[in-house]
Amino acid sequence: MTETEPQKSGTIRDRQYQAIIDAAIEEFSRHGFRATSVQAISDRVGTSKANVHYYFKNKETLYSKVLDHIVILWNSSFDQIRADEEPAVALERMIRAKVRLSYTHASASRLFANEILQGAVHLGNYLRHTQRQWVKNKVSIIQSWIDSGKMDPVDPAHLIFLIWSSTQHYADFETQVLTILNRAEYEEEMIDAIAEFLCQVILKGCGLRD
Amino acid sequence: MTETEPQKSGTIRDRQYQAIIDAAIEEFSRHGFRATSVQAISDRVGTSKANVHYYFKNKETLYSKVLDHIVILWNSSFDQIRADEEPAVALERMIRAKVRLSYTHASASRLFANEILQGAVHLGNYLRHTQRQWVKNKVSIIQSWIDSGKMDPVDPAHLIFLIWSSTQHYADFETQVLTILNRAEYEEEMIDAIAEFLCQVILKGCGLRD
DNA sequence: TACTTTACTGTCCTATTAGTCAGAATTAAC
DNA sequence: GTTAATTCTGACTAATAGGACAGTAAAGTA
Repeated sequence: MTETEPQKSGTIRDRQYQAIIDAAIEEFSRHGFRATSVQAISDRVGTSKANVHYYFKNKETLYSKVLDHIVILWNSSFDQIRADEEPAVALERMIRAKVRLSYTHASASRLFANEILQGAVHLGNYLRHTQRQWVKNKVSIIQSWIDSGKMDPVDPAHLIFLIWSSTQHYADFETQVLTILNRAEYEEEMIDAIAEFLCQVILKGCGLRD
Repeated sequence: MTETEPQKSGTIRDRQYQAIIDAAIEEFSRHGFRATSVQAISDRVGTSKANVHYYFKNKETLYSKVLDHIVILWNSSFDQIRADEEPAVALERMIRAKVRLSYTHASASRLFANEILQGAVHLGNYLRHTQRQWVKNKVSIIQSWIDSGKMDPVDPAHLIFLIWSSTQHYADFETQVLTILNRAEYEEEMIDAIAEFLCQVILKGCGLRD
């Protein structure tokens, strides 16, 4: 399942650093910052607690690096939509990309959710600058589509929130979804069906399908 | 004698019991089970830690009672939709009720989210029985609307998840939403606008509006 | 080989935690 | 009033936490 192929080619430092980050994502994503112990992370890596402190000065630093890691992943995956595209095409690509991201990086999504839930104390700057700017940019593109009559007049910011929430839900609330549907885990076809469903309802809801 | 449900009799017991539950909701909702200290809860109430243990045997018991409390609130608020209603009317009522609930009981929503995020260890039974049954019931109602051609053929379970996720988002990700929109807190008009937006997109997305 | 740098560990220290308990303060009952 | 029950507290314990550090083991380099 986990295809994170530990690169044998990298230096010891590189490999261990990455192994600790990966383990930390898993632990932090399930328990949040405070409730995660450095011991649990080192156990997961298979090393000593002191060795984690050799790579990361303290728990706070490790957590910050993990968040950086996730933010970079997020930013590089967040599809760039352009005003000269057809809204149906651009939005569908955005929805499908986010559904896939929630599937392939569920732990990262949960960690992000955990951080926001707890007040986003470590992500305040990111939200206030990078993400606010990203949204502002997308809002103006969507608004231009509305102004040119290509789609229904819907609040662009809330449309973005709708896409975020509905897609992330399958990662963050995985336990609830799977339990209610009586499934052990997601399968490829189910992910495709979710993407298809969300595209259908959201696009039509914006006047982009019949 | 020790640690019982609040009886209708003792006023002191009732008041304190409720005060502890309320404080616990706030603390648990922000930090989750493990990272919340009994001390923090007693501080919030304005009493001693030992007194919290006088009312609740241990942290686990308190957390369970808090979850019971929230589940009861949830169940009593979950709108009952009926097959003989018009789908547009029933779904709109459901969306608006959930948006309001996320606004009036944001902490409870966040606590619930925290619990699911961390694997729903304390809510397994509730999800497996009560909530699965609730969804099953609603799914069959929605399916009957689809079969009689009253709405588009969309997956009923995913439609429920869509309504849940998009409405809860404003409580659970409050920090993110407010930061991006550069607002200090929600206002009534904004809540109305959110409900209006979600009704517009989701209902139209199901073929229930033009 | 000998030497240097990097990677790692066991042990110790201090702070915080959940939970216990004997008894004090308060309230209710008579 | 006196007594009994309830409510509450400070002091304690044992477990776990983050983190410091001296020193060991392994890798790299000459």
